[in-house]
Amino acid sequence: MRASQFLISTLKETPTDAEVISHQLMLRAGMIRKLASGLYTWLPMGLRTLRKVERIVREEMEAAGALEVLMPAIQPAELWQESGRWEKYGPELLRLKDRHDRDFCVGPTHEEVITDMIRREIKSYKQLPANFYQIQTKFRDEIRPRFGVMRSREFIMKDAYSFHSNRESLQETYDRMYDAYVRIFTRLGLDFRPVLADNGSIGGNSSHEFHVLASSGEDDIAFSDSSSYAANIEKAEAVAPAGERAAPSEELRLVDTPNTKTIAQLVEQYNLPIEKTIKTLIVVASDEVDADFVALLIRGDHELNEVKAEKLPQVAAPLQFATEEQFRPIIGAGPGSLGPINMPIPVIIDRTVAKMADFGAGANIDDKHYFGINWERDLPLPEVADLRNVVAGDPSPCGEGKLEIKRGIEVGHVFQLGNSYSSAMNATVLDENGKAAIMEMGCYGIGVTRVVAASIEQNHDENGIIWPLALAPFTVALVPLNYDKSEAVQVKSDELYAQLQAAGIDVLLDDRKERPGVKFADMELIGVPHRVVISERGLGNGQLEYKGRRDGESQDIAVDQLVSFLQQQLS
RNA sequence: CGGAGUGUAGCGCAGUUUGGUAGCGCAUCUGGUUUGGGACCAGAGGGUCGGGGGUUCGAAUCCCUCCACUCCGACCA
Repeated sequence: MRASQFLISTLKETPTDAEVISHQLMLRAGMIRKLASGLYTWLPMGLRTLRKVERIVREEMEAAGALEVLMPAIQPAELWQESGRWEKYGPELLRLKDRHDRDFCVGPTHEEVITDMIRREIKSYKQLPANFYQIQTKFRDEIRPRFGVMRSREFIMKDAYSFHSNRESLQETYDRMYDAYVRIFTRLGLDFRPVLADNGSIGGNSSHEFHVLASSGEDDIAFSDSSSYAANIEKAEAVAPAGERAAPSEELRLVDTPNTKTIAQLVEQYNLPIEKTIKTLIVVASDEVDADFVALLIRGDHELNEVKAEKLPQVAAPLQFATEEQFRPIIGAGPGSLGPINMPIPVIIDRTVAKMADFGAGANIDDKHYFGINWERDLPLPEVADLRNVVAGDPSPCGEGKLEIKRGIEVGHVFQLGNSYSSAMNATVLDENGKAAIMEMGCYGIGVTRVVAASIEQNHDENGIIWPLALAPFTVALVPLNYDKSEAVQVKSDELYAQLQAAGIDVLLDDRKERPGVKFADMELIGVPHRVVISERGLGNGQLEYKGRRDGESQDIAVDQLVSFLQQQLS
């Protein structure tokens, strides 16, 4: 490509509304432009990279045995009503009506459509397992789009869906897709980790997310410092502290604690270590409990894990905190004065709380706390469960090492759906006995547009993007100096350009009438991995100047060795 | 949806307090000089100051209202 025939829309200044580095650089390098909140146009420069991601994804999907399809972005409401998600999905689902007043939505995902397709096309267990994928535009009406294409409303996703006659077959395909994802993200040059993920309300056996490690990530990932264990913090198990609970050493006492509504105030005003305090959260109970509410207790410095809480049989899903108006008539006290003693509703305590001794908590009387509380002396030990988010330094649930917590960008997710969609939508095949059998399903997503941003988060410096070879919009920049003035430079540049093109190299010839500094700065900003400078001075000695994007210094290369030199660099 | 903030040329901003002919830098166009790290000189084009309404002789500036965008929070198969 000749730069004079391409669109190089670089910006010197950073637009103010771009917060993270990938968003800033994608705008400055002229890869994307915002059309509206969460909606972006991909300019030619950005699209070249996007296509390279897609190509790698396609190659690995095909290699893993998946077949490409293309489903509509607009989907009829009937399918979503059948699966139950028309009601369940909130405002994130963009709904619309056609001219006949029929309901549709813009697809945020395609389980319903693919399940409908499969139940029509696949009749026999002999046709299973089957695996289909597409690379397609999705829309999720995010409350708060941000970080450019990292969390946009419209985005491109590769989504694959597999169908099976039994769990073993599902596991096999799941494993194959897991391996394909490892290959894809490796080829994309990303520093990534597969992590255990929550299965959500769908259930199913197994789920892994693939996270790119970056400080700008929106998910917390817990890692063991001495094993390969990694899990989303939503999923990471908080194990009980080692050892036995300490014996009581304090008397139970009821203390007046006016103006003490928060843990921080309790710690400050009564000189109580935060590890000796307890937070009491009141949530709506499920039908399984003979009460309207349930009290959840965690240590004062810990955070409730809402995913874990929601999974407790006693707790209503989705998780709902009770309001003071709701629970005051029952408990007789407001928030800030709640605790386990004389609690009239079921109490569930975190594993850590179960090991605490001589601790303080609300008395269920306004402006009063009990201090020196001890389980099994002052009150029976309630039901114990894992309720909290893990924190750095917790023992790893795998039994080896301690946990550290890092931020991750979720770029992929593999998920065993089981039969939740296929049973709701009656997707069956005839089994060996000629009887209808519900299929097992798996789904597998990759955020294609997000991958581009994630790569930049990991590969940049003060001058711009540093693309890995696999993603670079151009792999070699030919930068002639005085292309329009020097015939020798022009002739040799055109000749090298033709040679590199013939060798199948993605080369950008910067034939613009710009000063050298402008060209150097632009090529670095857009992140071309290899740069070759052609100058009159160098040609006089039969030399070109080569510099890798990460190199500190350039090196001279003989003109007639350039092609073979670059081929070596690119292999 | 709650809280905070911002809307002035393609981009980055000043001007708003105290009403009086809309500015600066970058970018763009023309001419010239330059040519190894975002050049210099001279000139030019480009704005319904987010929209609407009001106050006023006069509104970017004061008042009302609507909209868009950004940040924090809640939400998120």
